Amino acid sequence: MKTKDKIVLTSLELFNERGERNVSTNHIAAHMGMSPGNLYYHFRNKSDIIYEIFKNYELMVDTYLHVPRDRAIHMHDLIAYLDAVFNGLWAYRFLHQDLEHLLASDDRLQEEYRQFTLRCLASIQSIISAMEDSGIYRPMSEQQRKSKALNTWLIVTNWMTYLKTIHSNEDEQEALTRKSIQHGVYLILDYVMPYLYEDKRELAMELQEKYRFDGIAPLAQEKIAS
Amino acid sequence: MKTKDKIVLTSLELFNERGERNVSTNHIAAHMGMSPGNLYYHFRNKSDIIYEIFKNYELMVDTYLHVPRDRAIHMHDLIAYLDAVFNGLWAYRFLHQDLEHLLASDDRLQEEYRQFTLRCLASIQSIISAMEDSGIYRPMSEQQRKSKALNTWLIVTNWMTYLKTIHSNEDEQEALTRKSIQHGVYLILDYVMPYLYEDKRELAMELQEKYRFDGIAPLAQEKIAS
DNA sequence: TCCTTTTTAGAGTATATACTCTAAAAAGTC
DNA sequence: GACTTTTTAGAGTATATACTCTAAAAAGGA
Repeated sequence: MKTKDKIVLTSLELFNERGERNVSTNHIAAHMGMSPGNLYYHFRNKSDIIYEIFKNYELMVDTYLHVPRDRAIHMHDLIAYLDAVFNGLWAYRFLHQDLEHLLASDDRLQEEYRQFTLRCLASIQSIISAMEDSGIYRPMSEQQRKSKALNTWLIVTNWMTYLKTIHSNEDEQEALTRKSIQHGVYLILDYVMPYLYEDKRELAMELQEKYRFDGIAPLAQEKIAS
Repeated sequence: MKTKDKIVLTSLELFNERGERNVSTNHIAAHMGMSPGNLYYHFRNKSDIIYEIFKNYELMVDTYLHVPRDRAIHMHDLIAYLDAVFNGLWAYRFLHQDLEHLLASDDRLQEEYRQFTLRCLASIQSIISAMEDSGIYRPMSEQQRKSKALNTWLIVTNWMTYLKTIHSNEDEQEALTRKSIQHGVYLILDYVMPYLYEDKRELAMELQEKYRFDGIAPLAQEKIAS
């Protein structure tokens, strides 16, 4: 793997772990056992590293956030979207920690993130539309679709942040999140429920149950379930 | 007014304007025409200033987020809550910009913010409950109320952040926000709509219309309206 | 092998930040 | 008016950060 890509990967890892603010370019270099000079040979500045990470993130999201072309959309697709989105958010969680600052210090990122958001909102609206067409969602107005897309976006992009503010740092991070990320899916399904046709609700609620996470220890929960 | 309070106010102002990360204690002192030494006579460190600001915020929210005791709750109460909440978020908007970092650097704040959140979620649940009792919301399960409260919280606390990421900095801040904050109310009303009894929907939609903001220039919008 | 280009190390720099220390001024008290 | 306490100024410090510069090593090509 190229050094440049390694820098991007290491930076992402450190940013996620400690927060972008607490990770200096010197840290990144040290962590890779390389000199700062070398790092700056590959990237003009810290912002450029972040920009590169964003482009990866953007590419990932743009890849999976599409309505299937060759077949009707299904409830399971919704779950698949949500799973993918939440995992993506987790994998790039530092991005949303202080997005405003990142955007403020890089005009290019600011504009491209803006476009990215608008594109995502449009995609969500298309997905809603497709769900209407396939008889899962009840029909709604353009304006309602817009609001639904935006509300969904707000819930989704804030879920990770919420978790990190509410859970004391004692909880081991990895154990905490893998499970509790799932609850995000649960919440969105709850949000979506009233817009489903009655005959789809039962399936939806069944699927939803699998994603509930009450914050009790995962093991205990599994015991109860079995 | 006491110097200590003035420091808190000035800090809040600067934090909101430029972001906490970009405002040093030296900046605050300079902006007040006082020496850094003096500032540190009143506060042991920057975290303590932030903590003090948080306590003000907390007090404010705790004051207005209550179910009325002497009468039944009304649709208009919901609007009043939302108005208050969004204005509060605007007035302390720096707090949510990089909350995670603020919490990570102050254990006391971390724990108290956690408690604050849980208290708010409980309050929202109480409000939902009261709305059920007064025949506005349809009855729902405890679990559903929980999800609704959490989703509402996620939308509300992320709305300001969203606005700041999507609007290019060209838009003048003040004009932008006063109007677009309102759209947050619109969104929550959209979220809430399906849970209302049919006979309340018309009123709700009427109220909601007043809060719509499409992002077109406020003046143009007012022209169309008149 | 000689030459060119790419990659690397590592020392160094300018600047900012959070915070300290000492002594003087101001305010309050009797 | 003597005193004690509170508030203030302002110079200073240790540390970190983003980033630069030069020269050497490594890689690649003919």
